[in-house]
Amino acid sequence: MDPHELALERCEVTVIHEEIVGAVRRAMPDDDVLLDLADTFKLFSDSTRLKILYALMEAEMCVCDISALLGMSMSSVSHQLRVLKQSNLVKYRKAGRVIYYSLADEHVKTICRQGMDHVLEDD
Amino acid sequence: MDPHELALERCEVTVIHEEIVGAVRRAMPDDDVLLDLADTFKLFSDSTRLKILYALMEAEMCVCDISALLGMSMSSVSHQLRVLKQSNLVKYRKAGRVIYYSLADEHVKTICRQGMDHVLEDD
DNA sequence: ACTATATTTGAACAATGATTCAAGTATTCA
DNA sequence: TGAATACTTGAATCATTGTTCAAATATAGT
Repeated sequence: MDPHELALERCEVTVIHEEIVGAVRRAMPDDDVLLDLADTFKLFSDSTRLKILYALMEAEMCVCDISALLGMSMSSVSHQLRVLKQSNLVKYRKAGRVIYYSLADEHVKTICRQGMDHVLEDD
Repeated sequence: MDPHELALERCEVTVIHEEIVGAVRRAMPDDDVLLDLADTFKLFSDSTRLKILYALMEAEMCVCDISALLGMSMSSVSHQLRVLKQSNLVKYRKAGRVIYYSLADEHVKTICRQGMDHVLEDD
């Protein structure tokens, strides 16, 4: 089997710079880490979730107030809060039938600020 | 028209804490800014794009080598490079028929590092 | 117990988006 | 000029995902 046929078996992918590809491959983070990282950024990639997070930076709020603030149904807000809750970005506290949500830690602010720096960049 | 009917017309949204909602609304960034921010995070929310960005942190690479590195078709890599190019996250340089891509600036690293901090957190 | 309110939940729906496939450029080399 | 290579592009496809709608919980007040 000649090298050309081997290349064909490899989905026709040809490598031009062997050494660079090898070096980069060794330096790359593991696949599962990058998948987790992608999932983390995915949490911040929806404007509804971002609005909720920015609101909670100001004060703890109940679902009712958040939905009034955003002009959205309580259902959709609740769905997104569930996502944020499952990812440990927000926490909650029950007071009677009202549930108050708040940011779980300072990490949210740090990540948002970093992205905001890029958005507000004038170039 | 009584207040209850008015509430119904407003999609049945009721506000529990008027003042808080008002204060938070005044502190919130504009909607279009948050939309831009969401779009920015969306760029980092796909593992293929993240892999490409992490690869380019190590070295400038051609499409061919990137697709070999990731084990993906050149077409899909090219599609994602177009997205990253349009968002000014990567730049390119032509050398004959080979096109070398590289990071546009340091911002990519900063944003990735911030997200990575959150992923690698042990809790 | 009954009603009203605050929130959650699951299924259905529509929109978005990543990958594939099959062309199409563009550039080099012979 | 013609063939080979590096890459791009557009349409089709399939999966993912945000919102809506209707119904279900849960708690409080009467």
